[in-house]
Amino acid sequence: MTKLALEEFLPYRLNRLSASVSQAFRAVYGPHHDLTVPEWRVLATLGQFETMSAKEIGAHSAMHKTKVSRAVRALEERRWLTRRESPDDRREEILRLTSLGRKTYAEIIPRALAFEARILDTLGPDAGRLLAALRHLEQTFDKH
Amino acid sequence: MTKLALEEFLPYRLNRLSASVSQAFRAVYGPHHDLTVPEWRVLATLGQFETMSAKEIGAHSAMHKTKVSRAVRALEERRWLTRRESPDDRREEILRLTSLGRKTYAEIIPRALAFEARILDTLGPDAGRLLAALRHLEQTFDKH
DNA sequence: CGGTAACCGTCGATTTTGTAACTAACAAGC
DNA sequence: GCTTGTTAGTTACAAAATCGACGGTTACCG
Repeated sequence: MTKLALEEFLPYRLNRLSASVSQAFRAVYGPHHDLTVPEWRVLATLGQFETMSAKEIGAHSAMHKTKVSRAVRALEERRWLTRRESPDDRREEILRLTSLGRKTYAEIIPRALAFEARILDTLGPDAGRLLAALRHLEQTFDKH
Repeated sequence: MTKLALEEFLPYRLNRLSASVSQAFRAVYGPHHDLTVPEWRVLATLGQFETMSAKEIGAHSAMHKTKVSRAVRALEERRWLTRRESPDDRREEILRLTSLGRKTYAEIIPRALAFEARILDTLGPDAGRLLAALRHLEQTFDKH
């Protein structure tokens, strides 16, 4: 009978690794700023692009629109972002970090980059190959 | 101001990739057998090890014990597994697939292996390096 | 022994997430 | 202009994950 070693099975391993990396990364923004993952992603996306609509944030960060909607509201209530009606299309709202939000972003980013650098360091020369393989896989699966 | 390109950030990329691989893999066991992810994992673990307690399944497949408990009950109701009290320790139950459960397992496994092989094929010669890098990362993060 | 601590598995309650319906706004065809 | 179809974002509801506590059992240690 054919068997499968679950602990060596690629989908399972990716799932597990992604969860533990996320968990470890939480230490970077969790304790100091009390952010959820969706909130962190909205913050990171707006920090990177200055202004964006909720729709665009969802597309770029691969989040469902209700998740974006809730994260945006939470950040708004913390005064980390503001919304303003688009002059072109009054259905959409242009989001932008407040100075408070940018301050938080500026605090987290160096720590996030250090976190990533630490991981890639432990991989040593394999790091580049991992990134290349990731890119390859992303291409394969993003056709959906 | 320091910025971070979220779409190139390792934790985010792992998370995203893991989600789309899981999603694609769902096509292997979802439509034919209507399994949830926890149920699939319990099935796969029992298929691999013949008999196991719920606790052991949780440890091996990295699932919370309540998740295991409910998945086990669901599979039991489908007559895909049976439980029997351990003679050594009456707190724990020894789980085992029924012939019906093994039949399902036998149907899914070849498709799962083919799915994985297809992925590794598209990576070509980089496949081995990806697996090595994964192993390395797992080691780093499984210390928790 | 006897008592306390640790354990396995289950259950109920809370929180998070996804689905689907809805409002308000735009766009295209006639 | 009017009708029909599509879109951005919110809301209501359902499904799922997580957390805390419990009953019943075993292990530990005086």
